[in-house]
Amino acid sequence: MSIYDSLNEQQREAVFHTEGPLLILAGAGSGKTRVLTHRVAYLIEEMGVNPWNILAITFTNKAAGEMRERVDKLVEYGAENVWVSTFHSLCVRILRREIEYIGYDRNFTIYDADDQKTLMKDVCRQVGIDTKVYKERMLLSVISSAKDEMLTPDLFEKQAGGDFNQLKIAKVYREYEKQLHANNALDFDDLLLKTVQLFETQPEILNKYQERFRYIMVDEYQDTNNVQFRLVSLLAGKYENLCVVGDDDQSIYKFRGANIKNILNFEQVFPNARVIKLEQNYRSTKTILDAANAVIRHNLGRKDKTLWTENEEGEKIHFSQFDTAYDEAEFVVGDIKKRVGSGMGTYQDYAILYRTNAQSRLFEEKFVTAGIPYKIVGGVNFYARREIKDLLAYLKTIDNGRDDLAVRRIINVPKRGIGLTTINRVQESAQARDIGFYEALQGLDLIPNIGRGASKLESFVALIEHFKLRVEELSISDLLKEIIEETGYIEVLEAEGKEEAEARIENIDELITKVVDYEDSCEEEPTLSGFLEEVALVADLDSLDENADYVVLMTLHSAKGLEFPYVYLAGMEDGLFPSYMTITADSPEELEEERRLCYVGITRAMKDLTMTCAQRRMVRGETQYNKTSRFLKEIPSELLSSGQKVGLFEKKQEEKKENPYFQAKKAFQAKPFSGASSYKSPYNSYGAGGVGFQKGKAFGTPKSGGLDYKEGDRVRHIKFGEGTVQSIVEGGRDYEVTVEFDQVGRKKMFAAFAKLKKVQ
DNA sequence: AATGCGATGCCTTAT
DNA sequence: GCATCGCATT
Repeated sequence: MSIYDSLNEQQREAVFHTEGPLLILAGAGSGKTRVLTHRVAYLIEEMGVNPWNILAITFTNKAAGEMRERVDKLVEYGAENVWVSTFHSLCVRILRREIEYIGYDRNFTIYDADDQKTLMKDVCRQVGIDTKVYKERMLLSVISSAKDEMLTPDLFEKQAGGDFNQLKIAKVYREYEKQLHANNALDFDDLLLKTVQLFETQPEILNKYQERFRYIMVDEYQDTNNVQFRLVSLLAGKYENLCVVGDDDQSIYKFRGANIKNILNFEQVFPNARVIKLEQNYRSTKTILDAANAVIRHNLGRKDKTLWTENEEGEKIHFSQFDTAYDEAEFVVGDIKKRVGSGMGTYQDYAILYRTNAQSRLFEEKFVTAGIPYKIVGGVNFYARREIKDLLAYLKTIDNGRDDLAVRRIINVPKRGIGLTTINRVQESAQARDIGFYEALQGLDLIPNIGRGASKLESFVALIEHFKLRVEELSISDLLKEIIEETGYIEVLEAEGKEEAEARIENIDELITKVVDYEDSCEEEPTLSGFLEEVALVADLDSLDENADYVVLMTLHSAKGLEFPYVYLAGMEDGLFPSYMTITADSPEELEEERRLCYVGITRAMKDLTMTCAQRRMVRGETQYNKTSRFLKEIPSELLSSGQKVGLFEKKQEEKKENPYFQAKKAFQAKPFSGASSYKSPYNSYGAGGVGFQKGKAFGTPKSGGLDYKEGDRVRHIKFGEGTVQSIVEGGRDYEVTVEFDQVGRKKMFAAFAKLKKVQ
């Protein structure tokens, strides 16, 4: 009896085919992760491959983590030496070692979408381009595709020919690149592109990594773009032990450059490739699978395959149309409550999937009212919030003084009386001398006309220099706390006294917790660069916790790769899903991508699927009237149950305005389900300037040098709910408290920030 | 230099 | 519906 006996014939074939290129066409729910993990095990234990020589690439950190865990369980020893990583983190790891070969510093910063936009705004101003005519978003997306096609500004310009528009964009592209380089920064596309450029220009380095990664596996291969394809081809170029897994029917990222040809033409690119299809589905009921097959059948130009299952028939697919999106949300939330109440699973067995993030609002509101735990995945990334970005900008400035964007972000945050005129003068001077912004600040006397501003700038530089010295002595979390303390960041928020400020403070607490988590879980020596890098590459999805009991809400895109017993597909309306854009674009290809998205959605469900839609809903302040989605009509009616229209009339609109929840909550998501209404913070006493963190009192820990709870006590946290105190460790300037929360598990936090309250 | 106001424009989807 | 931006005010 071996671990491979539990696999079906095709799966086993895929596992045993270890040498040469292999394409696994794995339908939804056909056990591809099982195949991949078993394949790793087989390579190590049966083929004697050194774990060190195996590389597995996934798209999300979550998928990587899952695979790592499963491999660990399967393989007795050496599993930790297998590289399991996302494309982006793989590239960062390589670049951190080798990027000096192509003219960057090893402590480069990574720019996210926000940073890119800010930089682009700067670039446009400098090149003299009106951002109303050429939108930053548009420019960035053109540049992104240029990078995906591996076009340098020079090549891009050449390709533009005489086209006035293209030439202008080429100019922008050139300047954008110049500034990125000057800031020692890379954008997301660069991470991949620079790695490819590194390999293409440094054969000996390429060779090193080819030798290192003799066996390569790529998951979700249908979503790779051109650069990723190039990267994989380069790495696998020597040994060609490349195994890719994908499903052309689940290709849903064309909008960000995914090239479906990578999978459709795999056999042409690698002529001796072996192709194996996994068509048995282990996940869904017959009904669900039939519906999925019926929908996807409408797409042309797909690889021929039909998923089948031995699972039972199961329930019919539920469908209801409602008057308004309010009614829809109310029904879904009520239905989940009813079902869980009657013993159909627990909350974590339920997911609500939708096309756009904006749809989550209504559900959130209903969940809060119903007192049901929920979690919204996606939307505004935690690390994209203002307060978080501010503090990270401090860390970035300390870590990489060349990141002008970061320096300029914080130079007057919190307000220090440094105004735009002063900043511009510094900027001009820096530019004239071809040095960085921060560098210019260090030589203030060389800047003309800053008279009054000089002393303020001086103390800013002194502050940063002080932090730079402290990097050596302090842990990252202590450094962060010192930054908050010395800049008075929280004090300022506190002074605002608004509810919004309070939520921002909570987010800062959470940031500190995340730093501590990083320090604890880091495999190597924790470093500032390391933390910033991790932060730059985490998706919200990565924070999903299978052990917590909450309903999950997310977009269809985020749902790929996941499964839930009970699934609700909400907003099944023409104009929403498929989206208005794809309907009006009149391009069959885009519509097919939407259909694949629908296919992905349906196949997430294991036992039961409910589809809902509304006749009218508010979209951007306007009421929109929608017909039921064309995709719904592609499902044979014998698979559907009811289909009756349920409607509750107008009264709901009034409630909305009075609901206190609306005022309490603005942009913050993933709020406590356990205490949404008790937002009182013990911060009120705070306000006497310059209070340090070590003085716990100011932060709501009553007795100086003591806490009002001890190990074993039950406590309540504003965000995490109730839990039991596991341990209290006295750190240098604060207490480190570990709490086992009922809902979200074990968390380590600082007493000064956690504001834990004892419950009797 | 900071604040406050009205106009504007935008959201599909995300590493 | 909401955030962002430019402008005018103090």
